[in-house]
Amino acid sequence: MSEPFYITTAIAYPNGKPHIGHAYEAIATDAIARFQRLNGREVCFVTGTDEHGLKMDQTARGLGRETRDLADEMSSYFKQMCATLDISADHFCRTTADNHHKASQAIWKRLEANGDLYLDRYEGWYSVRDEAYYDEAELTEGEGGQKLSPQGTPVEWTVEESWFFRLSKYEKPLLDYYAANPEFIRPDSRKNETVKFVEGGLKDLSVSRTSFDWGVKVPGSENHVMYVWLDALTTYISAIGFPDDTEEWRKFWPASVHIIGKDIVRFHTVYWPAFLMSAGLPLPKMVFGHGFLLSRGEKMSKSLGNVVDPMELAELFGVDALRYFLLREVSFGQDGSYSPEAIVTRVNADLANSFGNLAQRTLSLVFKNCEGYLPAIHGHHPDDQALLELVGNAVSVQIPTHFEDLAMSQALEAWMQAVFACNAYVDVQAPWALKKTDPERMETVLATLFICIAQLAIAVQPFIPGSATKLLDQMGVPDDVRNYARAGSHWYSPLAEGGFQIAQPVGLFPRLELPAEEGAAA
RNA sequence: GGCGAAGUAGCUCAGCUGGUUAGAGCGGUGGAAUCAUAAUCCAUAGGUCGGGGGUUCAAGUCCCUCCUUCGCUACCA
Repeated sequence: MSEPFYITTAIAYPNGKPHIGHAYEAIATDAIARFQRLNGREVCFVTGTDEHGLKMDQTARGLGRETRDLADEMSSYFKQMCATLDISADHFCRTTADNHHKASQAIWKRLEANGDLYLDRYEGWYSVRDEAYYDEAELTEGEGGQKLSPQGTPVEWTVEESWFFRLSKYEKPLLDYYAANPEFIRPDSRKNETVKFVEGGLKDLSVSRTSFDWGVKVPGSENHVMYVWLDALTTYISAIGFPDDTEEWRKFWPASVHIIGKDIVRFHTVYWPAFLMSAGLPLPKMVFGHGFLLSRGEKMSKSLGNVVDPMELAELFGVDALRYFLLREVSFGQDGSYSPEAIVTRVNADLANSFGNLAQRTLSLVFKNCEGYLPAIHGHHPDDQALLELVGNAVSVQIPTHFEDLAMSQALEAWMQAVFACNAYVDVQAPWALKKTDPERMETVLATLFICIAQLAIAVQPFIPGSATKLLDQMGVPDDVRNYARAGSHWYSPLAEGGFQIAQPVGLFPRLELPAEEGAAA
């Protein structure tokens, strides 16, 4: 029996609508989850929203709304995004849910029972206007020696009662864990940062707040709410049942991998494992920090006006086109650049021209020259064998290997190489010419192509599930062979002999056009 | 300042533990073909692998230094 696979996205903070970064993370995580399912693993895929904390409260107040009400609305946008983008999450979790509060308090009690929590005072330079503490080093001096925050607001020395977590105690255990588990933090650059950070010494962490109440109440200290990260990270275990000893919990914890953005690596590779160690729970096997998407090489920000709405892109170019572009063009773990031109170019070249056209030209020949019946195979030619071998290797060796390494763009590169080989084969064999000279040979060629295209469609399912399924449906490929283990099995002849007939093929990957310019950039 | 990452063909990037003529896609150029979504296939385009120095029989691939860009340097998420 294969090992269960538990994967999560970060739990998004919904103080705004989802942006392209959220979509990217969800899509990448979804592709991995889908791959593992097709790879025969039992998968649990969790995503959701982290709705507590000061910012949500502030945002709501700024809008004159109930915080809970705003959270409901914002969270719904994230859920909607998942539906639109074909994200196959098993659970969409909200930190405001009752079971999550219960889980957060349970883990709190474990930390407390382990002697890692103590009540003290948090002191620092506090800006009332920003509602945030700042480090001495961040401050600037204004007129008359007034200390100012980086935002230019006045700060004053403030003392607040707070619970502290003995993070310092875990410095050594964490470093030992990193050393013993080299795959725990990926990519390596993130691991280096984390190790250096921890080696630099860990201070105890303030894990409760009294300045607002939008959060999980601290057990026994009702005027405190838990530090949002402690609460948010707990989602990864509350999602599958913790603190109850459920079947899902037993099966899926520890997580196989948390997929997160590079900006929150520390929370996942220092705080989270420390909390878990303290709670006596196993640690996730891997934390992967992906890169950011840049708009034409520049950071996206509201002030630059280059923030991209993923829903708009999906609508404009199609869900699968967007998914394909992001997974193909961006090397997972590194920053990537986005632009409408790049999407159009990439998707047209790979999906429309190469793969889509390959399927279309082949299926059209079968439809016209064989009346839609799947042609028989009349003996093996070395060229056929070579192509089948090449495609088979890409589908059952290269793509899975790259996926296991979370190298999705490389998996797609291998996939494209196989697509190129098929198009080259079509041109060399020229089945349209064989129709008159050697009809049997034509049938063998078309059958070979049919098999290859089906395998390629099976392999690409994690990336473009909607289109791949449509194509496989058109081709009559049985459900039980639509996975990596059985893609290369003997299904073609039974399907052909069963009298399956394809309909007039319908193109699945229309060529995209660049949308007309809408207003000049400022 | 400290630590780290990166700088490879016009563009976007591959190049693992050093080893035959430095690779791919897109774009460009020249052919072929016409089944197909004017899609495809073949050939090709002569990049001092950021600058300099060093180690080695041999370096894009290791070491030093300089330049440029970027990330991290804790309690806003």
